[in-house]
Amino acid sequence: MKLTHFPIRAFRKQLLTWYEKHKRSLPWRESKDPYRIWVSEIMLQQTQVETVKPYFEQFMEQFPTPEALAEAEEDEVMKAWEGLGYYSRARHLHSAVKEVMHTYGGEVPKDPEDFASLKGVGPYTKGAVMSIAHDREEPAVDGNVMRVLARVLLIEADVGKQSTRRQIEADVRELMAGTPPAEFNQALMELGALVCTPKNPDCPNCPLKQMCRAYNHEMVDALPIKAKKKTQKQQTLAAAVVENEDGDILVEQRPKQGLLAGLWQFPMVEALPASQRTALKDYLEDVHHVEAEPAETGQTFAHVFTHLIWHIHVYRVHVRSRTPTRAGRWLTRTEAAQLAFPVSHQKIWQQQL
DNA sequence: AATCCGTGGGT
DNA sequence: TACCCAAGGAT
Repeated sequence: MKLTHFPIRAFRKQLLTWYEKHKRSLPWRESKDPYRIWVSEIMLQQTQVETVKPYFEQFMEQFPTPEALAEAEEDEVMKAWEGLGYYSRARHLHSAVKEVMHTYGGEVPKDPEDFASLKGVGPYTKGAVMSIAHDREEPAVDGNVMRVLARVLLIEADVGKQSTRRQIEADVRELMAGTPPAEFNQALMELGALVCTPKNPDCPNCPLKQMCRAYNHEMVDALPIKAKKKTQKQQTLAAAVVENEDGDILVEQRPKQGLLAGLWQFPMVEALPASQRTALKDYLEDVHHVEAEPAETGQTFAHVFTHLIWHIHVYRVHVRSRTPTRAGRWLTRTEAAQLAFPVSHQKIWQQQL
């Protein structure tokens, strides 16, 4: 469906003029280095600008070039990502940069399809990096863009569906034709972030209000349309803070795939409160060869994920020395500082140690 | 297509 | 408080 009866030229002019005047100064806007743009776009996935800023600054200092990141150990990369969430982003970025080093000679590909073939690069990131770093005329449709266009074009389809995103990509292609791609895409996102916000949009000061179909039909608050999310599953877990006489702490690494992939944690099992002490004792014996009696601390922590809620009960275990462990590792505090932990475990660490 | 994957901020 | 939602991608 092509855009009909819509003032495309006025849209372009209003949007770009507004952006020139109102665009924010952001760390990843200081250069057009494709690597910097790429890292920023991965960090910005489902993550707010203010949250990303300090992580981006530190990450670029630690891994200033594709070479530096490619040569880093995975533990270092995960540690730099600690607290940002969606950890497969870091693992995929690390893998993709290695791919760039040995397949593309260290140059971030300029061809959109080549770039999109890299791990962790989907339709949005492809368009964002290709347009911002290489001035390619590619749409970059994120949540902001879908919201802005759902309103301006009065799109009533569920923006959670892939078909809707593809339709909006087609609309963006038509709207951006002949404009500077880097400016156009960022302008659309910036407008969504600063003016056309999810709640309380600032329509009176919007450069697109004359042509905004939702504004003119008083439907701004009703758009975009999104299907409701289902409620989160709840789980109760028991975590063991196992300490020996030297003050060393036992930790274990989570699987490389799935939830909190590859992060380190206190030995932990899923069990109902009534059976936790026994379950934990058996787990420590079977997996870590630690024989001791877990003691309740009475402390509990909630760890809220998008789709899951953990209720973690904390137990203390004291042992004489480091015993051999199949799946875990004994750490001093200095060693622990080198490894990445989930946020819930950082809290346990602060309370218990 | 629907679900899984983190965490923090805003209302 | 209890949602919503954020510069999404993989499976």
